[in-house]
Amino acid sequence: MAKIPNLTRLELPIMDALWAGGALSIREIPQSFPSEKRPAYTTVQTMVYRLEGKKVVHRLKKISNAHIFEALVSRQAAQRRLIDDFLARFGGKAQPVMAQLIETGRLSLKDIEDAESTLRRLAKQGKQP
Amino acid sequence: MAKIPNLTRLELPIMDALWAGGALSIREIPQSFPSEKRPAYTTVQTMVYRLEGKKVVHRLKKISNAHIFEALVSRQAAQRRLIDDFLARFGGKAQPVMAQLIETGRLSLKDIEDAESTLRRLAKQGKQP
DNA sequence: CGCACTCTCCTACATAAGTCATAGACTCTA
DNA sequence: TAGAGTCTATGACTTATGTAGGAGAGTGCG
Repeated sequence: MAKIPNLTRLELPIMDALWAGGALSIREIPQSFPSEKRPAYTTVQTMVYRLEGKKVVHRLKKISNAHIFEALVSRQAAQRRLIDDFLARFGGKAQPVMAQLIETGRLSLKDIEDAESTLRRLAKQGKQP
Repeated sequence: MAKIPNLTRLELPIMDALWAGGALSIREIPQSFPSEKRPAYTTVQTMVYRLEGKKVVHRLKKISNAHIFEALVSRQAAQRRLIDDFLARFGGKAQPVMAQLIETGRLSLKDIEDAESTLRRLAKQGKQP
């Protein structure tokens, strides 16, 4: 099974473009960046090549002289990896992170209520392996 | 006002030691690492010096020939910075992170309930600046 | 066909982070 | 005071990431 690496600051928005766009040429990827933060064409190219080396994307086909790249890992899986890694810094516990989110007002009551109902639903389905 | 940098993988446990211990010599810091993952003395030293350069710690005093270092930023503030940065990768929204935490079973119902009561309490106190 | 354009491929460089060894200054005890 | 032991200070190396230029191959229009 593929080991998903932790996507970096720049890799993530590149993958976002691929997740959203399905399969894109290098040229199309930087277009999803806000123009002030848009990296150079070859910068994106380098990152895509490196993502390819990490087996996170691959060349799906070639149109004219341009390669078309496609994501090989799901957004879900990549996000999970990211979150796992992040949580590890807090001893693997979600609680301190939650506490921070609440104290700094980034979680609304509705967010929590939604979370609660989702959790109850999952529990009812016996989703605990 | 001090700009708190994003503490890295190794910097964070070093700061943890200082937060927990109050003020420590270099020698004492690696002791809080599990022995399998304990970095060399000078590795810790380098990191502490760099943290000093970033104004995150400072030399409180000198005991005999050893410097005693102390944290200059609170755990709270450092964690907030870390979380802000992390959330930025998800468009600044906590919701997708919550969803992941729930789906991967890292948030218990109790965690959520605690969060909810905390949030209600804060709301009642009108804690919105 | 030939030229303009696009894309690939390779190379390069800077900074940050993690890793540690070594030399020499300092301290304390016998 | 002299030796043993401890710390500091400094330098060095590696890997990862972000950044991009330039040469040359490939494509398609006029």
